[in-house]
Amino acid sequence: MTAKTDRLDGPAGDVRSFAEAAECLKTLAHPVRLRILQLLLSGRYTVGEIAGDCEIPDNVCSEHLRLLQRCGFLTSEREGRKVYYQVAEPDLAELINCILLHYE
Amino acid sequence: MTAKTDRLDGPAGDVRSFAEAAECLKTLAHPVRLRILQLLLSGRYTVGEIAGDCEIPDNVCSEHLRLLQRCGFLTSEREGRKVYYQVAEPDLAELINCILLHYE
DNA sequence: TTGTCACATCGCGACTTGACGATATATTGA
DNA sequence: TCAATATATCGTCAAGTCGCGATGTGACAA
Repeated sequence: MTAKTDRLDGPAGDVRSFAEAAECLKTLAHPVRLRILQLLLSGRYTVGEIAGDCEIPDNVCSEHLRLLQRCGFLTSEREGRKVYYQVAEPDLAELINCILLHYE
Repeated sequence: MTAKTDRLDGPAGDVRSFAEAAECLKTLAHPVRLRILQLLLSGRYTVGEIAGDCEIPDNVCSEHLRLLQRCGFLTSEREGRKVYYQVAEPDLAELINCILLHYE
């Protein structure tokens, strides 16, 4: 067949998008990170609050948050000693629910 | 698993679902496998056809198909020497499009 | 300043993943 | 039976991921 770049045969984007989509899916593909996103879809929380909810150490939580932020899912704001994380894209709710609805 | 199992606090499934969802997302999180799924959403194809489309060796393709089948995304049927793969769950189209729409 | 809280980063080891070449299996035709 | 085709599996290894403890940084209060 032909080179990947001349094909635009899907209803949902061309082949160049697969690498980027896979990159973000790899970030989503972790039970703790899914839980973090679900929690943050209900409001903004500090690292400590999120770590407590997920029952993991703060530094591990901080690392997960960094990965999620790197993909553009989250933003953070420091307030005094605390750092609040929140969902960056409102569209994310749709995607997360779309995923979790299949595995309840 | 852990003590997490007593929480049922999300609108899209409880905590027990996260591990399973993450497992399947890990399988989705690969550019070639996303391409394979998009292709198979348009019909059924043999291993050789899929490998040609994705520009990968047959054995590598076969391995990707095995992983996708293991997650329940695909089924296969042998016809003579060839093995045809197809999408197992029609709902998958919704999920794949939901994902790719964000990265076009 | 000193200590403490809240968070981030680093380095390490255990583990998993992905691609490859080689080999194995299944089917068909000569 | 033998060879060819189509697919699957195996062993290996480089590369990546995960969680941990230790350390670093920034903010506030005594």
